[in-house]
Amino acid sequence: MKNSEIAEQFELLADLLEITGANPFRVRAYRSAARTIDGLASSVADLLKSPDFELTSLEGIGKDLAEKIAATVELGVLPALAEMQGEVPAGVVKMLKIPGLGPKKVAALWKELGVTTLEDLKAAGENDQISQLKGFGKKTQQSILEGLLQVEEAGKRVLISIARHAAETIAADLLLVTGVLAAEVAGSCRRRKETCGDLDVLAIAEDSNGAMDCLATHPLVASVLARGETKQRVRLKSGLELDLRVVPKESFGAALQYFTGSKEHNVAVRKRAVELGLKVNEYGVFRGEDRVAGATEEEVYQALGLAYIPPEMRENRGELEAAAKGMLPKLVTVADIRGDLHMHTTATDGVNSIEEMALAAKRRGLEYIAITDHSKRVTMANGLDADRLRAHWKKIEEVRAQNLGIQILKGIECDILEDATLDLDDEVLAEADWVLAVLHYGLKQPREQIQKRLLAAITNPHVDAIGHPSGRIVGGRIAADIGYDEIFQAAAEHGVMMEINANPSRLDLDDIQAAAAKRYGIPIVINTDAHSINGFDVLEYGVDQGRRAGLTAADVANTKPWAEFQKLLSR
DNA sequence: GCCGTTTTCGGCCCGACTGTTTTCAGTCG
Repeated sequence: MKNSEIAEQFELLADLLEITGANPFRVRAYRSAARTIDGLASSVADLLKSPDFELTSLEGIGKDLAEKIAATVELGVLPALAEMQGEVPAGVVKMLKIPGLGPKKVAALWKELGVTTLEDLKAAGENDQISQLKGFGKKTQQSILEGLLQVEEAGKRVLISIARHAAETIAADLLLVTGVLAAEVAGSCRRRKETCGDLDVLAIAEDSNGAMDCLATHPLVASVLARGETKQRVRLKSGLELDLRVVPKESFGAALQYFTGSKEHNVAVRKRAVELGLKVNEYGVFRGEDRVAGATEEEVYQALGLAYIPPEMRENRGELEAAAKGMLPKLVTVADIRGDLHMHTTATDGVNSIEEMALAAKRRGLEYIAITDHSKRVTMANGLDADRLRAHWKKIEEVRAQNLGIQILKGIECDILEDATLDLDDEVLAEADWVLAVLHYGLKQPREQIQKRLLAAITNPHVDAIGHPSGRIVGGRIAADIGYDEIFQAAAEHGVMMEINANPSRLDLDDIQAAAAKRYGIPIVINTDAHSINGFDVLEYGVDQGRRAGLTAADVANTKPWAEFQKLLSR
């Protein structure tokens, strides 16, 4: 059973408890447990097999939750959940997805109107029954009916690449408004999460009207959902929602900190403040009535005795403790990257030649690249067999001979076949400078077979790295079921690197897995998988994912100068 | 349900906005 599946059950139970009016702190405990489990690098099912592992050693998990988690793993279902599901109809839980409907209102609709499905809810709204309920009115009824339409579209998060473009465009346009002194993207987008559910932008202005009018009439905006003195919420034409918050200069740092989140990080920050006799809100850090910090994020953290925590690390995964001890890692940056070890050319499904790719990479300041076209299994992409590959490598040698001022490795993106053999023979792979082994097919195989395949690649003496290890497509194809501990263990032993594929649809390894790989001491390569000269653009997303994982330049193999990277190859 | 140098009870982060109220509950982030 996967951690995400366990977490889902605890989240669902929390919803059910909330609707039935349980103690909110108890509900929070279930939600926090769900998050903790979801954030673990190793599977709980595996951890429980180890005799010296105690679930209660995890933050926020006590005796009761530990037992419930163990029971869930053992039985495949959380017993308390099954019980509660008998009490609350599934349709009632679905109503929580409608914006503006929380547990209290949902309970009222269910208990007082007998609404148990979204269809019932629609009918009740159309028959004007909802507005009759205490605490509801015409507007709430209308917003529920509109919300129902959205729910069909809901649950859709957008890729970071799309989110950033929209948020940064709007922030740049706000900056042009007279009286707006600053405009910054905040929220999950600033934390560089791989997907964003909504956007947050923060602006400095004494008077919020100019900025809010600009946003209300912005070409990307479809409608204004709410507008107050300091806060405005709009829906973009793309369907994404965006919050704008306008604050005075002296509060900007505090507001940026608050608005960047994550929610869990902020809860931990405020808890720490309380322990220090301080109070943190979006206006500043206060001791009693006195504001002691607020203009910059740096001083907010400083006031709490913390080093500045980069946005990418703000997930309450230990960053506060590290910041308190001055032990935060110096995160890798795009400027640190000196090589790119995954790209394609016209030989398979790329659109540019070897020479064009090499020159484009050089223009971007890279010292070395590996050309890694597909192997023959990927017929769709015109994958290379041994003969074509050797001919392709010969062309690479010819381009090398032109001395373009960049090192070009003869590489291959070699498929790991469903039967745990490699798509090309060892004698061919032996001639390569760089072998990136990947899963493309049979991703739904059981974990045992997936592991067998990955281990076959890792133990092959010619394989240098595993590319996009899980094969997932964000918001699309589900990840292969990998037991990361075994795979990382083997990779560490055999000196095989792990890729963070920078394509925003992949970002694979993800942040949690990359952090785990680092703990195993595995060199990580951040590659673009470019299929054209513009394909190098995605590098920043891969680096951001690495930063979320807490990677430093030393953790990333392709930050090394060519001479040093070369040594890694001749291991 | 968790947690503990105010420790086994009684706390648990904080504020804006909306709609329904007429002083506030609910929802959201």
